[in-house]
Amino acid sequence: MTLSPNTFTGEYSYSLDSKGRVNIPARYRQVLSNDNKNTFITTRGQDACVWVYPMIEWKKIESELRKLSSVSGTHRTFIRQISRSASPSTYDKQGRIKINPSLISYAGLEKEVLIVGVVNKIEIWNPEIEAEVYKKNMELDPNEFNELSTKIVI
Amino acid sequence: MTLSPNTFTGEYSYSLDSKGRVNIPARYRQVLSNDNKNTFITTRGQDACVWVYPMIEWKKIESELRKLSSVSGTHRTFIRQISRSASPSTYDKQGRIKINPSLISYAGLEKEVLIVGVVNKIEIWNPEIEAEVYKKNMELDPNEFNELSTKIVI
DNA sequence: TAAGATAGTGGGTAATAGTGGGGAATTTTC
DNA sequence: GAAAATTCCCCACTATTACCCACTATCTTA
Repeated sequence: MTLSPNTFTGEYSYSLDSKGRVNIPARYRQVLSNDNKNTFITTRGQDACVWVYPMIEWKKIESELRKLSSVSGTHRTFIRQISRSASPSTYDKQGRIKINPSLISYAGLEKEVLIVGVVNKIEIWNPEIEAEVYKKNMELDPNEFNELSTKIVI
Repeated sequence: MTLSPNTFTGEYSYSLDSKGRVNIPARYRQVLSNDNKNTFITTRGQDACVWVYPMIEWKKIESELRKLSSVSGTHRTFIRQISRSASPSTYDKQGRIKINPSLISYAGLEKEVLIVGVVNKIEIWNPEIEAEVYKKNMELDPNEFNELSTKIVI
């Protein structure tokens, strides 16, 4: 049942409680490597969701940011946007992390949340918003999407 | 009597029990290489069925997904759609894996299921749906079959 | 063909996971 | 410096899961 460390797949329907806490699915906690010290970094997603990185994955991104200084302006802006709203959160005995009020409002989160493992990070969505975003993206890029699937899925 | 490792052929009629479990045919378990640690990844098939990958086959897909950049909106959507439906399942002492409720409903599975070995992965079908899809494909794509015959000799 | 071994199915139970909330400790604000 | 607010840690309840055992069917072998 153990996949690669710090790799997340599958989706879960969980709840955000009145104190702004969400549970990180047990499956995800189990694949966390020890050097993460039970800590995640929460930040704004590019889409209307919260991105949750294991601490050491986040550190890789920070070092990418330093390298990118002379490369692409788009990349710099992209990473700076994510970086400025990043904050660490260690999960409690029940496996819950705290989500900042500003992130909750950015992602439009209410009680019911959709947690999606997207390989190197975790996304937290308002399920209604996710459905809309999915629909919109599929309308825009069906060709590129198909091309990717013939290349990658075996 | 041993075929290539992690290669599945033949079809079987098995049952999905009330707890959402299906048995993986003993023949298939016997050809699994040890590095899979008795674990499969279940995910949505391109057709209305469940795809079951040996863990190490899935890791190939996972590493391809890791190469895609989250700067691109299409890539983000693609990663999300592939990853969200994938979840690992280690078979129990009786050789059964658990199928998620969402996959069961996606593939329209009921009690009787058809298990088909398609070389590098296993498909789980509602036998009625499979029969329909088979019929439809044969009617629609005779040309593609001809084209395929020039590529692969069987 | 009888008997043992292997494979498939069903279900009970202990352990784990998810949720809600109380209260001490800490920080913030006036 | 006191009151208010927030954070953190803990406990308790419920639902779900994973593990184990048992029964039956099928296959294998002598």
